Amino acid sequence: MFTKHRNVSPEIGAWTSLHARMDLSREDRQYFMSMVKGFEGEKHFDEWLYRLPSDTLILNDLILEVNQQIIQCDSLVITGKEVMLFEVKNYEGDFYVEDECWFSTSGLEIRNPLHQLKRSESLLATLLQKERFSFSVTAYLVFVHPEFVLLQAPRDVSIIFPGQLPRFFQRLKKEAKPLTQKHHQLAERLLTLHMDESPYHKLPAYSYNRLKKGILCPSCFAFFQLHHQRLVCPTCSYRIQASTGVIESVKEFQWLFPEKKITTPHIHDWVGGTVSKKVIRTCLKKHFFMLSQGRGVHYVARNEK
DNA sequence: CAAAGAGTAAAGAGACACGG
DNA sequence: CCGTGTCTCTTTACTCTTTG
Repeated sequence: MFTKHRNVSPEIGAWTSLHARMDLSREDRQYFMSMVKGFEGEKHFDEWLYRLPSDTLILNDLILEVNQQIIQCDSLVITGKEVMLFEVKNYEGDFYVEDECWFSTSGLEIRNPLHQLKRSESLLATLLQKERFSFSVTAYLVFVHPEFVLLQAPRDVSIIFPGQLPRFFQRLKKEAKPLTQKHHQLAERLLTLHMDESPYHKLPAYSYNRLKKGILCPSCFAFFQLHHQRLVCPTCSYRIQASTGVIESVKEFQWLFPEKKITTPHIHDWVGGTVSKKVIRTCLKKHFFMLSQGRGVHYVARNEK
């Protein structure tokens, strides 16, 4: 059971938008690509988590703070038997290890993911102790890409390679035990402690005026055109409803310009006039909460009212 | 000099039409 | 039938002017 689902984070959303609407530097592009790749790996891992027995608590993308230190959990799984922390890596190609140092295919040294893992593990254990839960924590480093190879891999039981995933999940299924009230309490407590804002939010410099305006195709990130009251992608022929496109554009607008007010004219400009103000107004009214009346009208997300 | 007032532009509501 | 566009009317905010 997914207690907390994995959503497109505001960070990935903002980056995706910027990538389509402006020219990114080579480093920024690389940073973005690796983030997308990581996200895809996490979604891949979710496919495995889906197959777990229904009385398993799964919390994705948790951000917790312990002693002024941050733990970012890709997946946290609570079964009747154990609490497991998963760090998911979507590395592809041949990597190798030499004296605790990890190197990528190109020979570039990367941060030893085991260090990060052990740190998260002990921080989470501290947190549970602090919150008076007596569960122990096991952390796993999961490699999900089928073409990942780690040469001279350390004999560390916390590493799960792609080929070991079926056996690992089979074991979890076999050893499943029913959850108790305490387990549910832990999940709830972790959810309240979860911080929505990632403290490592990093975006390139951008300004409203220099961004390309329009509605992005979610499939190929070209700009939509309006044909017979539907949005049609000129590149991949993907079609969606105008209202859907507007809502997605407003999301991007919020990610990139949280300080700007959502108004019909603002959004009309943001979508480059692809759809009429009337459509935008109808959409905003339907999906957001309208504040004040007449000229000063602006909209806020329904839960921010 | 400042508060009140007038004028103007912006924004939404509603009625109606049209077309896939 | 639903979603969209057009037109008109109403509400509201902003700005400029007037006046004590």
